[in-house]
Amino acid sequence: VQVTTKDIARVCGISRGTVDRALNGKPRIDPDTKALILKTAREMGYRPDLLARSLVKGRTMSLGVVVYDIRNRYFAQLVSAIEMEAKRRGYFLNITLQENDPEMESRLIGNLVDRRVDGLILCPVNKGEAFRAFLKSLPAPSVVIGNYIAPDIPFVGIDERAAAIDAVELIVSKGYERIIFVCPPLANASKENIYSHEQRLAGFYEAIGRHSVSSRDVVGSDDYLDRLPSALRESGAKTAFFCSGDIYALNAIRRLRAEGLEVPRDAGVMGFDNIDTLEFLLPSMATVDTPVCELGVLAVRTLLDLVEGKEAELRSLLDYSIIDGASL
Amino acid sequence: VQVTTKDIARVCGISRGTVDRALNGKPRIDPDTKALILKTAREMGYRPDLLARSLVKGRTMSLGVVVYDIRNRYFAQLVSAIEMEAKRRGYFLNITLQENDPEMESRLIGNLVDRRVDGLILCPVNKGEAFRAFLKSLPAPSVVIGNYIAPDIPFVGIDERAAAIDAVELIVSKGYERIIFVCPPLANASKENIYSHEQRLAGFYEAIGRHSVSSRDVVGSDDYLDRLPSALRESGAKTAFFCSGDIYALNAIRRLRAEGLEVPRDAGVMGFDNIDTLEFLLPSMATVDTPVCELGVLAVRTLLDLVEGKEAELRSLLDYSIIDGASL
DNA sequence: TTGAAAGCGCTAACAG
DNA sequence: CTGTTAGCGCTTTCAA
Repeated sequence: VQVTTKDIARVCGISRGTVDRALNGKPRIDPDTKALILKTAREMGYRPDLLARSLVKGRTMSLGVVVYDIRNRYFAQLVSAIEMEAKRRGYFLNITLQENDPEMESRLIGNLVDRRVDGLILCPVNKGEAFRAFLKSLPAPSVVIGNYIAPDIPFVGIDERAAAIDAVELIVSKGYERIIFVCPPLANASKENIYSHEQRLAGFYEAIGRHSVSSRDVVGSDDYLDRLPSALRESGAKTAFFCSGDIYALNAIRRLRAEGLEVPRDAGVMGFDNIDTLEFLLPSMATVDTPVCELGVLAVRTLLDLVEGKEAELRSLLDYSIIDGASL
Repeated sequence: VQVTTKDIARVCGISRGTVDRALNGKPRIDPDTKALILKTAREMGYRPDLLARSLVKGRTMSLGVVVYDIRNRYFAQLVSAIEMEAKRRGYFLNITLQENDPEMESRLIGNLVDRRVDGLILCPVNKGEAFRAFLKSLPAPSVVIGNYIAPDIPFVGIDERAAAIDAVELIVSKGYERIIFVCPPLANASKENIYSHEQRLAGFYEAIGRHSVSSRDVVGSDDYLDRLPSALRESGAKTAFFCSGDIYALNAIRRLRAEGLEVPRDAGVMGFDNIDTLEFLLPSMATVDTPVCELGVLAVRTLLDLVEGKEAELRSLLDYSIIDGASL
């Protein structure tokens, strides 16, 4: 039932090549025949088969996006920004979720490449040399957001380490004597790419070293919520929890409250990311604002530069900002 | 640089047809030649070109998804569920955002169809006979979530009207004498598909009619936040705001608070959708729980039935539930 | 069990 | 300005 250029050619009593010229605004065609072709194309309800076009052009005008899970506010905002910028540039998105499964991620990337996406935007759970080599072996370029892979894989992010340092400085300036870094992803450091969290941890250590803060505790396990109340009670020092992600901070506040502990009265809490859930939170939360929309837009631009064969930045760092809040 | 079946055939000194039989597990092939072909395919790093396969098979194994905006919690959860179910069934997703623009939505759907998606899942902003005819004219089947189009366009949702009635019953049972329905989308009723909100409004009217509640006010404009405090002050009756969406409810609570009005002390508030932002909200909010994941899964199943030529339900309603909360 | 040929719908190159 | 031819990589007949 599909109307093809062949049909148009037959109806107009003309060749397929000419139909192509008319339909795609190419030069060297008589205005009258062009008008005729366009008219009959419209009348016949012609629609181009983009699949066939892609096969011959070697470009699909679509980008593959692989992220952890879109229910996560951070990724939802990121993907939205990516989609809008891609659409603006005429590209469509193939979005797929790796659900924190390294093998699934590799499989999904392979499938996207087999579908001939022109480029990939990843927030990878994989890491290391093998993954780097895998990405390098692909016919389509990749850009990575947040989770660094290797110097030769284009990266877009913020200086997580510096941000963590600034965050600790804010906490210290509020008179806290003890800061506990809460970072559940550390439990999966061996299997997963948690570059950004590792950077935050490094920043935490560095900042703590600069001050005579009494402890440099780190809670890096999945049962972190069970550990917070006791950690709080074991010392009389004025304590703050610096959480490597707003979700952990929100969960922490809820848990402390369930134990009869109020924020910031009994403990300070600071998050990271500034996800938009915080907008409706009272008391407001101190956090680090990540320019997530800008990251998405920049990732698309970098990727399209590569797709179009231009030079592209291998490493772009955007500005973060420290947000004070009533939770400290 | 791409390795094709032709290359494998040449290297093995065999025909392309046989390579195809080996690669795709088809019968009538000698086990030895099959083994040889698979081995050399692996060695040469062969990867199938899914574009070419789709062109000849007439199927792309991908579904088009068009929603308003994925930053909205509701759609993020929905799209996540859709992606996982689609992936489980071997399909990929082409996701795109219509940004509440009817024309853009139509254009995007057209583009997805030109890319030969096997089916479409829509939360449409368009409505009416013209849009119905447009969808019917497409070579790919559609399933619609939430915003009903016409009896012959498969629909997945909940009974919004009944849910609104039950919600009002809950509010009335708490002793509220005056209920104001807050529904900003009504301002766009002429241009956009706001079926679900209209259904909620109808339910509101019906439930109000059953009780001798003193007023049946509706705030249906984009400046709804400016109207709430005065609406509250103009009557001494115990008042509740029934908001046609949790976001409106959250914004309402924030605004009232800014005016020195506390919930539920000065006014009750009820939302709709049970978006997961509510999880961290205190006091907790009364709302209507929409089974958003199940909606997504069911939409995929319905669509794939159609794609595979089976009969499919034209109208599926899932169970909602009323959630009580401290905001009433 | 294998090979040869045709075709999916489109674009590109060259000849007229 | 227009037509012809070849080909993108794959699958599918039909014949051997």
